[in-house]
Amino acid sequence: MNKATLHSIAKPTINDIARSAGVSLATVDRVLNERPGVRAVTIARVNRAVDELGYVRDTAAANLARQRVYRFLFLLPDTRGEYFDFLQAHVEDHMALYANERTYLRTQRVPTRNSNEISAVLDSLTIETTDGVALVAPETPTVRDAVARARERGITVVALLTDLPSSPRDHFVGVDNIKAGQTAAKLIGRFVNVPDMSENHVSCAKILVLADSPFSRSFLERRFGFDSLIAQRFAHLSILPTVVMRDGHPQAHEVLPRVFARWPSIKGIYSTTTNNEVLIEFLRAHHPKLSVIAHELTPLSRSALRTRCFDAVISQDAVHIVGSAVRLMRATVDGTPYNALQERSRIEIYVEENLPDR
Amino acid sequence: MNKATLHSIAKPTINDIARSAGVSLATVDRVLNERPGVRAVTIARVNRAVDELGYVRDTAAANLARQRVYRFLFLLPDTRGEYFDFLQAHVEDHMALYANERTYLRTQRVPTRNSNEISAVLDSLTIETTDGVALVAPETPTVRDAVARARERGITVVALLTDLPSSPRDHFVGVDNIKAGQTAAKLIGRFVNVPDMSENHVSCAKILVLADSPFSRSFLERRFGFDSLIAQRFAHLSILPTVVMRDGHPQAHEVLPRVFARWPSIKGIYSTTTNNEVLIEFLRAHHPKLSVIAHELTPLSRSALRTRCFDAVISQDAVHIVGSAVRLMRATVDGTPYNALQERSRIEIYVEENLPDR
DNA sequence: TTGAAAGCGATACCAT
DNA sequence: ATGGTATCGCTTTCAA
Repeated sequence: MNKATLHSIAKPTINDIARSAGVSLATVDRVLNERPGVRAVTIARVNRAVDELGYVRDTAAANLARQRVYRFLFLLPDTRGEYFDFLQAHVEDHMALYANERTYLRTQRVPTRNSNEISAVLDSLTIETTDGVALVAPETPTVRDAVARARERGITVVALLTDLPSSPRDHFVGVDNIKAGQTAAKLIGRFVNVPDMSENHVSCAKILVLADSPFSRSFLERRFGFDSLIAQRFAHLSILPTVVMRDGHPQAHEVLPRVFARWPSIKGIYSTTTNNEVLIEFLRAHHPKLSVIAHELTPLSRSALRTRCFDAVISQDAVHIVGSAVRLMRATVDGTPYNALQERSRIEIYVEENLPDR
Repeated sequence: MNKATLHSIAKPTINDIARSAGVSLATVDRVLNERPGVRAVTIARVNRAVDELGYVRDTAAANLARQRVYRFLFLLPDTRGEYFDFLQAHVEDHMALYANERTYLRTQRVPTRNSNEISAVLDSLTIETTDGVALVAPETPTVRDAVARARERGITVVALLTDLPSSPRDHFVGVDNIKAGQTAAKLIGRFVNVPDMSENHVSCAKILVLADSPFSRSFLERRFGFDSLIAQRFAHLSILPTVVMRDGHPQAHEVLPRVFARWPSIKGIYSTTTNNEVLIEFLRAHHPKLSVIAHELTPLSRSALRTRCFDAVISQDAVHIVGSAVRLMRATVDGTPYNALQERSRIEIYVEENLPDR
């Protein structure tokens, strides 16, 4: 009795293929890797053996022999605020772990709104030092062209968090922001309690939407999803014009007091910004009675959930985002398949009760 | 200029260690794997070299040389209903993928409530054919002892979905069911609209809790979390006694009509069951105006969310659960570290809007 | 107590 | 167009 029948797990190796097809290891390798210089009949013979024996390549052994290493860059906005710091820290915390998988990560921050600078960084990358780049960037013509040039040089490009649908990026890692906006709308719609909602007495509760970059693709998508669901399902709510509030700007602290003076009946806030420091400060100081939904689970937003400043946070898992980008870049570089199910990013909803420990 | 300075990524190998410590490969290996027969001074010398060069073992190469394979069993309840079928199908769908990582998965179904049968299956496992088992089981003395015996035979044991805290299991993969129950309470509390809630006029909305196995640890934990949060934060809701409803039982269809006849003012349902077929049928037939929260995202519960039978579903990702169990079993078998951050399971909240595509 | 050498499964260079 | 063989980083047997 051989090993195969004993545990029924003996995977065939290229040696088995070579023997079965009556050729050498080198030829099997040529066929498997579609290298030139093999007669069609030989190719057929090898492929038949592969099928018959049910051969599947041992990636670990292949990578060992190849001495393959992957060098990836995470190109993130230098946007003031904790979210991208958080993401960068996460990448850096996991560098050692990825290094064990022959994967070497770097991070770089770049001014988001400056397409020329993003383009310059992309142009500076060569296949000699960088196999792939995961970038968060707005889709301008400048960025699109730089992405195209990078890919022509053989560099894999993954769009992170915001898609670049009309650029030739290899993958997008992130969530559907329209659905994220709809999710926010659903929660606000269900959370905002309208005391007396008789059909005649039109008492429209006001909802405030905050944004830091009101023309970014991701904001527009969220806003679109939010507005459409509110209009369709929660007609008792009316949405105020978008209020721009960028943390770090001198006037940031004056925005909310002014808004609340103008519309005292605000019953809900949907914050699409990546930094909620000023918002939280305001809520802690005035604790108005309203529902607040924000984006991205960070130390700050966690504490806001715990203290019930926020009612819910819509997020996407940083661990997953980074891991997914890495796995997709590796698969693209190697031309190997990936598990689509595993790579799909989820729109997570957090309330105080389901906060993860860390 | 050597490779190290060129790309600053040359990982030291055992060859480097051997040279630096002035010993042979075999000795380095003995030290690294804590094999006997090495003088203390030699051990020290090798370890110093390891530290100085910052050596970390290449697991892929090690597994290749070792011809290591992992053989794991997923032991699932044969509970009627789609949830465990779904989980089993998921494991089976991924067998080929895991096989590429030298990991061979099997599944087996066993009557949940029959500790003797679970125990018999565990006792039948030997280290010759099984390196680890991930099991869903109630924590009875019988099960606990069987787990202990399996571990004594060198088999890794992971508790899946429901913990076995007083058994010597190696890991638990699943979520904190108390928090899951609290999360359900929070959502029901916020979703159930009580029209007139003046302090004097005590109009308590009734909440129905459904269970299939009302004495299981996971039900009791969910229920505890649910009750405590409702009592603490949503005093306007009152919870009815648990109603047991097991799909497949002849009387299952009669339960809900009887309950609603008795308490017509039910405003919310929290279903903790693993199978919601009968509930959904009832809701579709009578569509009462109330909020429904259920557990586990399955084809059935997805469609219930889409048709707004359910308002929210609390779930844990099957892909993650299975992957986590596999990674933890491998790490345990090898005695290698794992990424705790990656292995933490999340309490996911789904509404219609944030449903993943698949 | 230590070392030399033969693999593990795949790749890649050098011959033929 | 094909084959032989060294090599990747690590483990393991056999000798010394």
